[in-house]
Amino acid sequence: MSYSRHQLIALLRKRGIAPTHQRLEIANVLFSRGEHLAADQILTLVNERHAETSKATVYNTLNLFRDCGLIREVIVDPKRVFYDPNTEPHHHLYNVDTSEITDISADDLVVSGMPELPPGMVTEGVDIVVRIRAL
Amino acid sequence: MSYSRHQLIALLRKRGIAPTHQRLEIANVLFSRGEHLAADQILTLVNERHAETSKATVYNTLNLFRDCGLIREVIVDPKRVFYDPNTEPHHHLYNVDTSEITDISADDLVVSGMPELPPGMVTEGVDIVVRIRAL
DNA sequence: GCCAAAGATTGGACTTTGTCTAATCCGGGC
DNA sequence: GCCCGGATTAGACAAAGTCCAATCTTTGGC
Ligand SMILES: [Mn+2]
Ligand SMILES: [Mn+2]
Ligand SMILES: [Zn+2]
Ligand SMILES: [Zn+2]
Repeated sequence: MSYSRHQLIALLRKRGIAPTHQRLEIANVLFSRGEHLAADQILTLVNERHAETSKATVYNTLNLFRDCGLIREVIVDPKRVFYDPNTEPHHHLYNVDTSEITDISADDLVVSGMPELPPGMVTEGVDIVVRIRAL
Repeated sequence: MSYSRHQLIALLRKRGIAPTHQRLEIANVLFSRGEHLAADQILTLVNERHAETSKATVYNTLNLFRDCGLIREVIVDPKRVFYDPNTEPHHHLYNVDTSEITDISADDLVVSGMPELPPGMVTEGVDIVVRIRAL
């Protein structure tokens, strides 16, 4: 689950992303933890030891990683976007009390009866969110 | 699809909501149109003829309606919450280009292989979003 | 119908998440 | 070592939503 510096560099290079110090820090937080994190959590984590990455860079980098297909967004909380280092098709369990997100394998959860799309439209993805809470 | 004034009053009364003028206007926009609308669209629609409802009231009212189970939120767009007058279990087709939302009947779309929940947790709902785009 | 109490509405300040910009910084290639 | 294009940055800005204290409406008891 932990990535070495040059594994991270390889990950970025593979997508044509120049591996700067800040980008590597952000990639490390995302990939080594393997969690679903919001931008402000990433900002905090990346500056934990010693501040060196700005808010603007965190947002720039997350948008870049997303556009390059390195990570994906998870839209479950109206207050903030979560970023997911797992880009394989899969679904989510969302704890509405704690805002914790857990993966559900796409093999386990199967949807049937997909409607036919209006002509000229293509499916970009199917997201299933199981909202759970205590009690 | 259009609701009379006293049908709307009955809808609110059934949930214990006092039917004020502003609440009836907002309920009318939601239920008579039967669309998925964001708060600012509702604010515009409700003040189309003659301004009489404030932003604060629109938000207060949508939160109240949601808490009373009269409407539900649809979380698909990181920029804004959409409000859905249909509280029956159902799913959504989301056009990522236009932000248009269309219903998919829960009878058509079926999920199997729901994971067992962590002990002490209950499912609050299962939301499926099919993201589509042109081309 | 009238009146007070309870509840609803309001403008505007405030918060939060995210974007934009123009200035500076940096590092890989020569 | 220098250069230059790309990356980073502080801080201004924008949009969605919340909060507050003052004011206005609704409502139920008479
Ligand atoms: Mn560091
Ligand atoms: Mn009116
Ligand atoms: Zn995930
Ligand atoms: Zn719907």
